[in-house]
Amino acid sequence: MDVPLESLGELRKTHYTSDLSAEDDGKEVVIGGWVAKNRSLGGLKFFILQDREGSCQVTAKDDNPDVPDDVKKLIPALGIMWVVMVKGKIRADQRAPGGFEVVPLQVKVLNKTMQQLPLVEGTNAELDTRLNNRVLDLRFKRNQAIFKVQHVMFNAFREFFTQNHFTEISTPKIIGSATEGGTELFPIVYFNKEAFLSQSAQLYKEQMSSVFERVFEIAPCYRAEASHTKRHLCEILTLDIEMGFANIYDVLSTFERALVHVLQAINKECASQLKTLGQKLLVPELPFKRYTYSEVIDLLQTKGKYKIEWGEDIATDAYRVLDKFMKGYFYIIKWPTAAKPFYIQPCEDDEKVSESFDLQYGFLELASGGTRVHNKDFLIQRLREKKLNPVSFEDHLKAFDFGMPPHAGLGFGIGRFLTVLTGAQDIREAVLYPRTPDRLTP
RNA sequence: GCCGUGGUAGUGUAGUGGUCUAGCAUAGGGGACUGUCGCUCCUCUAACCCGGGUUCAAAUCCCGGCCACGGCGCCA
Repeated sequence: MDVPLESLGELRKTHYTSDLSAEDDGKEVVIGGWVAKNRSLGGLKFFILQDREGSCQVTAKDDNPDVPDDVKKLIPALGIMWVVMVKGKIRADQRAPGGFEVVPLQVKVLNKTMQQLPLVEGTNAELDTRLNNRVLDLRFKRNQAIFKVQHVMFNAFREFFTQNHFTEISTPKIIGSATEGGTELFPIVYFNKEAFLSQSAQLYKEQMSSVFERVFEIAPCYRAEASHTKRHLCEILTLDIEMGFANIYDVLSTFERALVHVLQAINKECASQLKTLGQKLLVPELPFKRYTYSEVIDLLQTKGKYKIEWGEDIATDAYRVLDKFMKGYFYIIKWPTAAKPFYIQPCEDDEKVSESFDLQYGFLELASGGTRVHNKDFLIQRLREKKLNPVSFEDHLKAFDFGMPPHAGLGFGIGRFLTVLTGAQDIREAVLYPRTPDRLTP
């Protein structure tokens, strides 16, 4: 059957599918969305219409005079994921999913699909295939649930930080200097100059702590690391916070409250999404456990029987050993000064360790941060110790001539957190369009 | 960047020198079916990553390329 396309015209949705129930029996509604399933039993025709909120069944019986003949003919011809609007009457019926169905009076086909779709909900496809056809993949309930959780997470973070006197900022992602050290940067062409994509908001948010005192930003940053793991991407979304007139301990206690606030919000607003994902979110008790780096090394050496020397970085397999003793959220504080960037403040009583921390969820590192150096001379000294050239940091160092308060902050990986919250197997599932060393499209 | 594994219909897989004319499931086309809800039944369409080599014979063995996967390093 050749089905012609119709224009939207004046027809508008009156409800999302989730707004409807058996109690609306007899009500005339207009719903719209995508055909999720189509089953025909001869003179009895069903299709499932899905929208952003859920789905409902549209039922046409041949012996129902309310349903126009053209609609009866059209329904079996509808393809999966065709875009349709349905004007119809709600009919309560225990046999229908959700206890009600829509009896169609008018069905408009607004758009069709290619004939053989590469993905079908409920069947196995590899992540690579899914990502190659991401829009279609995201149409599936489970995947929409992941990003609804992200949306509520964003809102809850914004709500918490706003309530706690933080100002949301936005810092440049195109930068002119490649000298922060650490992670590899992506070089870009910027007219006739050398430029790079920002690997973190670190220096700018520190500067802004001398203006707005407390700032936060949710923004992408770029890491040119050829990492092939389930938890690394080249373009990542981070939550950065920075607090003036504060040190590491203010950050620890503020951020753990932020996390609890977010978890509570998700539990409250995403109950159906969590059910779809098969996730139960336990809200951790405050305060989070704080282990020092030295305690962790000690634990690994004794209880973990893991070979590691003080001063070494904690490798992935070491974290997995640690996972047996430390569950859920915890902080590891006072890392060796040598292992941390130039802007991290060494401890006053023992300069070998620093006022730094990582936030762990089991073996996964979710955040890192600490007290920053706010004394300019000392900062220059620290740059030199890290074999970085202070001249390259002139613009940043200026801020320390203009009245820089003591400050502290952290960077938090949104994608990794969302992976944990949604039970995703791979960080790429928790990012709409993930960028890895091997993937630049779609 | 390093080590390892793999690439077969749209999708997911079976097949590891010779009746493979490449099997199965699902999706797709056509048909039957008045309560489906992973509907069911009949029927049809549809595939050996690319290039070279070995062999009487290659989906299968070898070399190169491309792509993917698992892990490590690095980190959020």
